[in-house]
Amino acid sequence: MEDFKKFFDGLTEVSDQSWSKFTALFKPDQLVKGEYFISEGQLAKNIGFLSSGVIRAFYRNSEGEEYNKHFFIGPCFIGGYASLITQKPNQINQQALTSCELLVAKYADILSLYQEHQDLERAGRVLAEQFFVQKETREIQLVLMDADKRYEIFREEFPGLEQLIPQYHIASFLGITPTQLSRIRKKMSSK
Amino acid sequence: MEDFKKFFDGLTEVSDQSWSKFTALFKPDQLVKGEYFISEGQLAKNIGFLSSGVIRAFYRNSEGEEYNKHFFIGPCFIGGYASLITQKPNQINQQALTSCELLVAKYADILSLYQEHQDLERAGRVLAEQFFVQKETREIQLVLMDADKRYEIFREEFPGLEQLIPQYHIASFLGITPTQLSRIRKKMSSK
DNA sequence: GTGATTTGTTTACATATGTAAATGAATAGT
DNA sequence: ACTATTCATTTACATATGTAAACAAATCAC
Repeated sequence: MEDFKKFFDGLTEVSDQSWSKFTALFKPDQLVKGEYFISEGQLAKNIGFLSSGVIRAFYRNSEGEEYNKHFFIGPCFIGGYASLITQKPNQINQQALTSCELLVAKYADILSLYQEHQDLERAGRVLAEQFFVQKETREIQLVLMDADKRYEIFREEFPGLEQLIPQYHIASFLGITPTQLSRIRKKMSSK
Repeated sequence: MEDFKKFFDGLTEVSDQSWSKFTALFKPDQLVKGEYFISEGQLAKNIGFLSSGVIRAFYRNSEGEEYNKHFFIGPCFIGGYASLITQKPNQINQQALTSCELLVAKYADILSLYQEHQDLERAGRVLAEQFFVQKETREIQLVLMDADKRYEIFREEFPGLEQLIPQYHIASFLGITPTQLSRIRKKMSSK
């Protein structure tokens, strides 16, 4: 809970009263390795705060092949944000790669808190803006850089994660096959 | 200005008083074909509402090659949103592909209006959320679909635009070369 | 500890797409 | 109207990356 407060304070200032009402909405929860927080096709209802553990977010194409698009490493928020906003089914899955500690709240409850507390609504705005910036950063990487470079950045952005999860998840995140990642690794280690 | 109001009402409800304060911040402006609204390396200061015209948003890689990432077709907001949020220089350029009619406001002025008017802050939150969803939609297209499919979607999403701008801008948006786009077009027309 | 499963690497091959250059068509400028 | 540019298509070729399969290494289950 201290991590939660610290993370939140990084967004914007919130009064003690708002904060206590806000945190009251969150209940502790766990995920075991392999368990899903959200699944495609379902309507997202909850937002989660990941205290510890690793979660992968991924899409599936029409052939059922999976494409990782993000790794969440606590502390951070998780959830089917696009689905929460649009009230359309998730297109994305979020699955625990390790056991995870969470705090979970109903998004609808948070929305109604926004009505009474402008400082929370501001936090919500700032959070949405941060998500936007994250996405743009990722977009730039996908469009402008080749897989070698993206691999380099992945290792900086998620230090240690490489040791924690299978290579093929990383390859998928980079948009290449495990074969190709292996080639890249070989090339990089030989210089 | 009526388009502006209509577009804004689509986001969330705003009181007349908030609306008149908000619109007072916007001044009319024009761009001629080829002119830039924002350029990479510069700090974004303004947000624009594009009433009419077409603007392309693009990145440049280290070799100076350009990659289109979006076409704005009024009515919609434009601007270096990530730079406005982070106060870091733009990584993106936005350039008029046709002559454009705009309304332009200082983003800082809008931020301070947020303080006094929660309904405007809410509109800001909703707008940020919409931008996020747009980006996620685009991300899914980039990751999950091949260029053929993206071309198809481009034609649905921006009807008529194909006739208005050079092919190489479209190819760049699709993440392929004009050569490859030409091959795709040939393939599609032959069935 | 031993066998079974999962994961990573390598090979050979196929294929999609980029590059460069030539040609043709369309557009713009004077 | 004529010329010069810009733009789109096509060709030939190079290359990066995917696919499939075999193998090796690591990890897990019992």
